[in-house]
Amino acid sequence: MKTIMDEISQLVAEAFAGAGYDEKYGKVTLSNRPDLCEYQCNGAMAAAREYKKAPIMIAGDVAAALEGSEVFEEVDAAAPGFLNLKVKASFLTEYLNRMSSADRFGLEMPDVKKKTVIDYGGPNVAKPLHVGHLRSAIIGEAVKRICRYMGDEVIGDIHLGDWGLQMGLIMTEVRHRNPGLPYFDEDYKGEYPEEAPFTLSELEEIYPSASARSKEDEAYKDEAMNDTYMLQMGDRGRTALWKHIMNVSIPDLKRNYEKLNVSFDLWKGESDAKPYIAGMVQKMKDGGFAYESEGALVVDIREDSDTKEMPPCMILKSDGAALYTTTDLATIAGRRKEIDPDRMLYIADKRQEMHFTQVFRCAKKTGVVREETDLEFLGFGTMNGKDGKPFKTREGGVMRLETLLKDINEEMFKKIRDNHEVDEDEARETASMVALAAVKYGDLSNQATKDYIFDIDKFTSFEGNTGPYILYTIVRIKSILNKYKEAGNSIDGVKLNTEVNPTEKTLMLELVRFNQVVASAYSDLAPHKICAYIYDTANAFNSFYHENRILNEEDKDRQKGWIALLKLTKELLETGIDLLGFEAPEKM
RNA sequence: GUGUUCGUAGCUCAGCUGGAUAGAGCAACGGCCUUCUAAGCCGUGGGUCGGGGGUUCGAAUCCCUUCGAGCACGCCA
Repeated sequence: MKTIMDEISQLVAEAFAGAGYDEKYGKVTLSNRPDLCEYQCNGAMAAAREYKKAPIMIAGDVAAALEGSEVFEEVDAAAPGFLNLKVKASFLTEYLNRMSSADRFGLEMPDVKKKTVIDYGGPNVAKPLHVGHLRSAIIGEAVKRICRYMGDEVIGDIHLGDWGLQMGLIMTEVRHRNPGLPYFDEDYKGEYPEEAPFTLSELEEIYPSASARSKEDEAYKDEAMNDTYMLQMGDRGRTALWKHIMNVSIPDLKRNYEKLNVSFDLWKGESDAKPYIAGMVQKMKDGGFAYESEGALVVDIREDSDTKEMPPCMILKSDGAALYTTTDLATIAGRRKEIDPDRMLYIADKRQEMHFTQVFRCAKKTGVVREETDLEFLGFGTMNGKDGKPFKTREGGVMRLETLLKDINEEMFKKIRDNHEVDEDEARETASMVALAAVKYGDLSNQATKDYIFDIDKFTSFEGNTGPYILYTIVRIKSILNKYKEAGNSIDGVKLNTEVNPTEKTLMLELVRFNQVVASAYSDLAPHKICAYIYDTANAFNSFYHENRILNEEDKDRQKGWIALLKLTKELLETGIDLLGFEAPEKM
């Protein structure tokens, strides 16, 4: 079904036509003067030029044409030429009844369903997840859910960092610590041990120390680059060691993403692009795209419209090893062969924008993808601390994701225990749900592309425009509906009231916006629009809640109407938070 | 240096396909719990939308300029 704004716009457009004006001026928007009206149309002012007539006259003509409408309760022409509209409650009721009986609340899905690969998460194996991985996971998950809700066939791919220099660094460090391991003995012909030569926590410590040393020790770095190269060339011992790294690291990553309620359809990595690299490089050479520059193999990707220098896209390093552009390009080639998507969407730090511009251009130019395949990059900003600088722990280190979530969980648990007497296990479970909502909503309510301040104190205070506020609202509604049912009433088949009070109507005016908001969050890839919407809706509900004693209402028909309103509010809020990637508990 | 993103209340952020008196939350202050969860509701104070020009009947929003900040600019990812 059409959005409420389209339905109203159509009526106003018809009125413009009926009064002798072009109907294109009939576009209606949400009022920015709620004290005067609910919806407004500014078309008369735009039309004034074409018809050489005072805008207020045009607005007056249109208002007259809308006289006696079934939909509008009040139509005013206001100086200099605004058309102020108030709708009848019966119109809202009718629209909401249609919404509640339709699939996905009557959301109109795009005609073409896009097969979409979303590339997000992007953790490196052998390194614990830290807060820097949070945004990609949270935003990616929300975007994935929104696209899926809009009908697209969506495949989420974690795209592990498992093939670059970091792997070589780990191997070098492992060898230095334990030179006797068979993995580095070229004469070793036997089977390699099944057990990894390190534990998870050892692995997590190996990479940082290797990385630090490589920055000071030139010879060490060369070794690491050689190990990387050997691995990429398929060296038997290093491949075996690589498998150990993967086996130790991946279960831990899975556990951590699960805690975030983030899931991937594909657990592919850079290494999975390996089979596509040689063929792709050869094709680029044969096609005359790739040439040697300063020892490396590059492809020019300059375009005439460029306003700045565009460095060429590097395909192979001078030592012949792959680098991140190589694996990203080969991954695209692999996806084309295995999935053949219409769209590939990358969710990564905005500092990588240049890299993706290069990769996308190169992929198009050299025919790695079809010309019509959408390649899009959604870059997100940095998570900063309260001081406005990149987020660090109090000690100045990188905070592990696990630590962060544990701290917030703990804070939350205390709060629940202070508020009610509850079973400890239940409180723990509720705490983790609320903590997750706090973190996710705190991130998603900001525009993805901007940097934002990650303020732990703010997240643990849970007041105002926060995830917990949204959950609290939902829990309230659930509680009322449960009490209503416990009293022996049914909540099925209830219909909304056609006679409404002010807070009831305000809430309805929010509910009808749902479809439009979701569609716009989808086309703009902007989860924060859903946050803003559910916040407005929660506000409208809480005002309604404080004005009306629902369970004590004497007029049972009216009460039923309210129950219907609560039901729909709850469904829309729950759908909203589901799109954002979290859920509400029964109690809190 | 080149390019790019951004600058809105004390703080954190919305609003930006141009519209009326620029909105929230936090913080401050004042009310509301014998009644459906006070993680809530209602109210008060707080802004020349970085500065300056321009386009327009109308600019936080579009254009130019200037100041300030972040980020990116070939062999890390």
